[in-house]
Amino acid sequence: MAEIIVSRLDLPKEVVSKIGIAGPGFINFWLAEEQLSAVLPVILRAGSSYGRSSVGKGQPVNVEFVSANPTGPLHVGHGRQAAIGDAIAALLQWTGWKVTREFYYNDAGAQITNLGLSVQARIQQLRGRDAAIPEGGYHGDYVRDIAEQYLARHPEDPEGKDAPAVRRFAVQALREEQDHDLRAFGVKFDVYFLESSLYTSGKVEQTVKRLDDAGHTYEKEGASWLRTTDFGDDKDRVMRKSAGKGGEYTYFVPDVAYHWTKWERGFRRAINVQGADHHSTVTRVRVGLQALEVGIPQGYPEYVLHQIVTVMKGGEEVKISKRAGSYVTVRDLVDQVGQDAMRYFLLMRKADSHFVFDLDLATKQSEENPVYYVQYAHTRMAGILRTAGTTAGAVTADGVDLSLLTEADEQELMKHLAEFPTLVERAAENLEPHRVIAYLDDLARLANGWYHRHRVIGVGEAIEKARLVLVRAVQIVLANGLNLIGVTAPERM
RNA sequence: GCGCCGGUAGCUCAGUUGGAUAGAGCGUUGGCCUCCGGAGCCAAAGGUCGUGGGUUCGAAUCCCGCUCGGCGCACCA
Repeated sequence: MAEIIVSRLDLPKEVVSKIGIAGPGFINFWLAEEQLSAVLPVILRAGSSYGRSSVGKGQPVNVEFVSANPTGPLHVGHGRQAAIGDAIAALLQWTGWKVTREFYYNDAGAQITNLGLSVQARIQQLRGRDAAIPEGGYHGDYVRDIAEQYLARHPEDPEGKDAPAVRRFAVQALREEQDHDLRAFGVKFDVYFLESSLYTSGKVEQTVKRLDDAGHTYEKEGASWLRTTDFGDDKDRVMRKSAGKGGEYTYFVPDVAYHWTKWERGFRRAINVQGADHHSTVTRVRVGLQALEVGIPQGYPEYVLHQIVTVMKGGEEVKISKRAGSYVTVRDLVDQVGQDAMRYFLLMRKADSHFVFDLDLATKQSEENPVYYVQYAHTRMAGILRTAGTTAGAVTADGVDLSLLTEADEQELMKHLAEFPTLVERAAENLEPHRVIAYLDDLARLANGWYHRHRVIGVGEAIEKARLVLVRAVQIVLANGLNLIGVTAPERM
């Protein structure tokens, strides 16, 4: 069979130099060496754009991530989400999508009430009175800090009696703190969407009305229900609690209202990055959108769920619990291991994998972080160009005989460089930024190995020129890949 | 009980959509600085890919059972 295929093939010799049959199901083609080196001028010409494509055709896509409740500082799980979400957004931009990075604040509801009550309790304690943090309240030190700040800024309310004012103040303070930490991590959002705006704009009411009109709701035991089982949910969901339970909407309603606004804002594609502990919301949000009957497709929005981050310190697990108040924050990690290493670490594993963040290793032995390996390969390429007396911008493939790059490891290196655009497309398509890390690690390994086996400078002008082109191409691809995942590509280290 | 996600080297994890002899980092062992930057390179040891079936010329990858671990199954968010 293979012999028949091979005998009927008629491929140009300058592209395929050799064809061979090897075992069951395999026909080997040997690419002519000149074909591989053809990628180098392409890379130099594209520069920082090498790897970009337009498969997204400029279509809008909304990427929602972090979306932490303003009830405490960001923890390491949010950090993982920030790294993954930002990298996915970048991958989509690189492949031609028009990306909006969005952060959703749950600034309404019971938890905010609890936050306010917690701060009020701390205010009482500061005044020397007995006061307990309420059930479901927040115990972290930051609550006391906020209490102190409130007293300092609001002399007109020394007892903290003005609950709405305390609540507003606490939410504002925590939002500022979260924004500050995200900036320190290098993440920027285009849109901050407030849950409370869904109430003030009437979107929540509109959503309820729409669900009623579509005939999917009913009253039972004093509560208002949505018949989500019509759309494949395993049980119906309460929309509005009974009077005895407070009579408010459950979080489910604003969630649906919120995602409806995404659709109405023109996002025919929406991606949510969330912790896997929230995966039960996936079905509910989708089902709720179906029940609106406004033409939203079943798989909307898409979800990237990441597993929980476990932080190890001193051989023991550090519990992550916002309610308990003792957990590792994004700020702690950025301060200790730096933005580059933290981004790289948090992206190394695919989102589906549990992630064990060894704080001791990441802090004490930060010099051995894998991120330095890749960055070092980049500075090494920069170093060669410096020693050669040229600059990155001055290197050109024009008039250079690239067919001199015949070493086996040079061929392999060029093959890898040529695969970068496909890698970016695949990573974007699958929403898997960790693939970029694996690629960069491979490329750095190939480049470092090649560097040690062959000299660039002082091996004859023609070969030196050809190898400088290769060096520059490697540098470009390393820089582009690092840039893509939010890690710097230093000229010197 | 039901659902989702995992189980790959001592440890932490990849594995390019089903291909050839399963890879990397860290750790262990042994080499390499007269040399463009040693945050580096080369080599060795280390594997029943949780387990039992199935599909296929071919399975870590796809299907089913079992098992272990994590998470989720509210008129909480």
